[in-house]
Amino acid sequence: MARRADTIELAVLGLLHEGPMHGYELRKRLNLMLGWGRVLSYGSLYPALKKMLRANLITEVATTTTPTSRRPRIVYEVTAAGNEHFQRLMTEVGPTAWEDDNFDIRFAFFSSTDMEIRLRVLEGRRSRLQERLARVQGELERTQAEVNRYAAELQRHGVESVEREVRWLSDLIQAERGGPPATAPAPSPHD
Amino acid sequence: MARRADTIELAVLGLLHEGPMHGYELRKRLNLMLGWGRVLSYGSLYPALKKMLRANLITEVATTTTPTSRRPRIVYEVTAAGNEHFQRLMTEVGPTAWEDDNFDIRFAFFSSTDMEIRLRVLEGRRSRLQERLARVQGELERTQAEVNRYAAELQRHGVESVEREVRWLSDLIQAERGGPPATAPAPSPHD
DNA sequence: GGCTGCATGTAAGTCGTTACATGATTTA
DNA sequence: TAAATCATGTAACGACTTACATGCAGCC
Repeated sequence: MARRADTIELAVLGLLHEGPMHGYELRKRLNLMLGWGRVLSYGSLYPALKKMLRANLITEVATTTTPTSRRPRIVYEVTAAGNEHFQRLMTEVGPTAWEDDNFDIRFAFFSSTDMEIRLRVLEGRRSRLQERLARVQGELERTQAEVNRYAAELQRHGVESVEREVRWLSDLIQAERGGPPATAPAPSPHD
Repeated sequence: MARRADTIELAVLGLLHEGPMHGYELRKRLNLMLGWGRVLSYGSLYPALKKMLRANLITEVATTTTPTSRRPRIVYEVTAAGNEHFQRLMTEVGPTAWEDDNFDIRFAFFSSTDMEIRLRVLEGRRSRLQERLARVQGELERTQAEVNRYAAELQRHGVESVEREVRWLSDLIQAERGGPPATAPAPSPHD
């Protein structure tokens, strides 16, 4: 579950939702999007595209021939079925949606969903992180305590990072609830 | 390269360096250490331990029989060869050392190395992150710019997180340079 | 005219997880 | 005494990366 391939599928569908694109470009955009670590290899992307073609989620479009005779680049476009599938994937908010990569992709394509879903995903992600935080802090009390200065510092930094992300999510949740249509009243000075 | 198995090996050696332990406990400590995402499965750990046994990096120690008849738990201990190997791994600072997981593990066991190595690792990690930052920001200028509000926000948050980590590393580097042998003069008020 | 980057693919092999199998020990 | 957790393993399946293969297009 939360297989990489599923994430790719969602991401491809989402990107093509914004306009036709060819494989090479998809790869670049994808790497930029979730690139903060691993990079997506051709060996993953092209087979995935082939599979999606077979499943009729996307179709090849006539090569974009700019002025000079361009070499055939295979440009893909979402089909109606593909769009449906994309909507379904975005709507079916399961536990995999809180996973790091999967969350990022979903978030990036939030424009294509409605607020209800956005809130579910944001809140789900947040409670998942808070869970992790609680578990780790509980664990820390029982275990070492001090021992290794560096290990402790790493933990501290890790906890702080997650806490930051929780605050970020909280802000986003408030923004969703409070003011996307109106011009953000923002009565609370701060979190 | 930067295989998961190598990371496990380094981590196991590092943990056992602090005292004997059995597999189940190793797993818990490991998950706590790099646990912020994936968890280490038995299917990875136990075979790794077996392999390290064969390589003579670790040995089984007599079962710790507490008062009541404890069921045999296989407690492991590092051998001399294992310690050597550990030192070699910590000293051989290659590009894999800047990778996320690998960096974390190395950092956690910094106590077992000397300052020179620590600085090399910290600085390597930092320049790696700065590279990423530069590449992404360059990419961003050329691409979209605005387009998708949510995607942009995700990028912003990502960049900010990495910048934070760079600052963290810079502080650590300064601390290493400034005062570990002496009794921390700490002229900077600050955290 | 050669090198770098664009562009698309495939095959094999590795690596690791998932699921299964087993049983002891503590706690409710 | 049933459930949860401790504890140790293994085998098979499948995903993903690596390396290979190929050629166009633009730049120096």
